[in-house]
Amino acid sequence: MAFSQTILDSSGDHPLLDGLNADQRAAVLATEGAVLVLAGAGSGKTRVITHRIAWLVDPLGVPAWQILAMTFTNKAAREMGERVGHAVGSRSRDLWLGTFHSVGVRLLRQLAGWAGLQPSFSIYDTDDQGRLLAKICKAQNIPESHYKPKQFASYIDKAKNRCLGPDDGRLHEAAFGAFEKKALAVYEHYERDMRLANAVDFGDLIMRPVQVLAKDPEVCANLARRFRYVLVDEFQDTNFAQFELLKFLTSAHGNLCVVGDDDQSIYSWRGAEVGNILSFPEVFAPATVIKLERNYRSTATILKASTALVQGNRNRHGKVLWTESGEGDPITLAALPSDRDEADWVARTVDGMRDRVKLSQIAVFYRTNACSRVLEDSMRRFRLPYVLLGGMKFYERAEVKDALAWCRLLVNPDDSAGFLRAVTSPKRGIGDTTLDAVQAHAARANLSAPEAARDLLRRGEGGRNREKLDGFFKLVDGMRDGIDHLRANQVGERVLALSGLRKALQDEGSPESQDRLENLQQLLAAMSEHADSADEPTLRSFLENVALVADVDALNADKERLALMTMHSAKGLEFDVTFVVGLEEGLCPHANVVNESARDGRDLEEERRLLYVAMTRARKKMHLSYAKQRRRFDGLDMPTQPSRFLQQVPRELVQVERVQDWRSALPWGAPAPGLRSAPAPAAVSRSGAWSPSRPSALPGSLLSPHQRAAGPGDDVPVIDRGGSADGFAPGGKARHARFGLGQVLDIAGYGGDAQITLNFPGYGVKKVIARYLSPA
DNA sequence: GACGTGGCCGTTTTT
DNA sequence: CGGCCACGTC
Repeated sequence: MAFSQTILDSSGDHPLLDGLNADQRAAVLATEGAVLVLAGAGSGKTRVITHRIAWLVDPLGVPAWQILAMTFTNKAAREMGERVGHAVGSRSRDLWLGTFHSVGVRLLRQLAGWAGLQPSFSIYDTDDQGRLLAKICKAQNIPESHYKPKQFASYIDKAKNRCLGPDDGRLHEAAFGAFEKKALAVYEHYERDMRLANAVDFGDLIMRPVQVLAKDPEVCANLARRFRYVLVDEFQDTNFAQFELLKFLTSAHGNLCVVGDDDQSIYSWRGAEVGNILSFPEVFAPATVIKLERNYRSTATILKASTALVQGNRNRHGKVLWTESGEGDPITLAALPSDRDEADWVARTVDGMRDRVKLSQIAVFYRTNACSRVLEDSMRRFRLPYVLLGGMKFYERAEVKDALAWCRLLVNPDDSAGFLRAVTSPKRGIGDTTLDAVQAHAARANLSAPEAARDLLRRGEGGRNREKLDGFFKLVDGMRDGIDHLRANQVGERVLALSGLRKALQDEGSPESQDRLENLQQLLAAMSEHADSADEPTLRSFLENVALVADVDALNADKERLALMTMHSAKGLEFDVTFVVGLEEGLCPHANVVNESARDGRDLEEERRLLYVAMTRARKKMHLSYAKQRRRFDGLDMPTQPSRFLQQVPRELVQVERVQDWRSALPWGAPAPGLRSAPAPAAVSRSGAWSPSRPSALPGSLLSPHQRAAGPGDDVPVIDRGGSADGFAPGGKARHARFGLGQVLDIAGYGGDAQITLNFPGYGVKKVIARYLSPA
């Protein structure tokens, strides 16, 4: 601190401090010791962190490699890296900057020996974990009717978040219930198999380094000396294990700066402890506490509404956010007859502002992923380009996972999950019988699945599938040759070509297989990009990153598309215009959480914070909406009540739009008699608030919702159907290499990419891409 | 061993 | 309604 002061005194000011307010400056300058920055939404948090890092590097002259900065998303890490790079140039490359999990991988790679792992260990994702647990359940004769693998996954996750390994006495003491007893047994079995497969899961990435550091003071001291300055973003989301890691890493000097906002704590369900941020000043006493309360993002209206909402919570530090921005537009609150009308309303409103607002500056937030489908439908019908965050992630697609399974097996010969997947994709005549035998042998001989398979072959016991299995391993071993000296994409290309994955898809020739081939091509592109930009161009390095990418990272502001995402994904982002939809009881707050007595109402408070996070994303204009009727997953339309949270939004900030039956629908109830300043009745907006630019694309139901009869005729298709493409016509014939001659039933799309539905005698109805067909 | 069909189950949020 | 899994058939 004295050092900073000197620099300030001599130069008077510094470009890095330009444009920072007094609190922000204080946060940048308090470099030594423990610092807690309570940063309200939109208070310039990222700016403070990046300037602080830059300040450490230059003028303070701290070598970049002595600085460790951790975030929760790759996107935040990347943004931070870019902004620091802007300030200090190439020196930023030496920073240790990444997500908790990526830093965990790096640490664990170095500590592998201490943790009893080979450095080539694999990272099992939730899917691999689930499969393994299902296998264990079967082996332990646990009927899935009673406990589901998912429950065990959650148990294990929770244990690891608290750094409790399966041998931990505290876990055994707590195992009195039937479930806990079973879960603990499953956990033990699970860890055994993970070790054999030389694999770790997400929880291990934090817990294992912590265990090593706790056990070995010397290793800990070395590491703590290496990182002289540690920074953490979104500190309110850290769990116990992460907090432990921080304590060890800073044990030599205590230079720990954490930035967070208790009002934005929305991850308690996955182990985040708000207590970490609340107790920080005591745990790291004496700590400097700095509050950033000036909001630079939103209009006064949006800020007031958000603040009013979150003030409904009792458990909070209590900041008072303020802004010098003007009032701006009122908040729009729309009540729509149904979820479909709501989605159409969003689409239409977006469509109506396209000439004024860039699509990339618009986002729609909802509580559950399931809400996205109806929105997607509307976006498609209105021909609005969109990105969907969440949902099926690229790296979760079957074909991508198949290719990655091969890659993992190349890098880590013990990767059981990778082996079990690769050996059956593409199909090579090896099935459950063989693999059951392999796994039985693996369990007996304490081997990973692939090693067990090799062992069976060596003993001449491969059964009928000896040769197939043998061929598989020859293929794998051949591919493995020299992979450490090749670029990731070169190995990837080798995998696609030699595994038969590409050929299998090419032979299929369906529209889906075409998509899948493109996904594989995209995978190669991602590998190539990684090889160009990462420290290490190898496949191993690529796989490390792949396991840790989330979908938000794909959000690309360059593309002119609006974004659809859950409220959780919204954290850390900002947009000019936002829509927060589905504000209904049971959805937001969610039905599983509305019980106020549960956990002292803390769950309910988290729901409120979640909405607060969503609301504080908007810079200029916010739309809130709810549907009076929502279709459940079983297809039934259920009546709904407006969210209780809407009552906490001051009505003078809100303009009600397009409400059918507005007296009963308003969350505040019927207006007081004679109240002239009540929001405009719905009729006003109904009559002409919209002038549809593309009437043909608009379903008439928006104007008269009750005329809509749900049914197949409801959809206005985007793709023109019934035309001919490349000489094919419905009713005509076409030839396919595998299926032979077939009758064309339907054509969708144009040119070589057209999707043609045909009936092949003996094969049935298939969808095929035009370019895979030849004229009859 | 591969592939097809039928039953069942589910949706809170994810690094 | 739709996706996944278990079971049955070829």
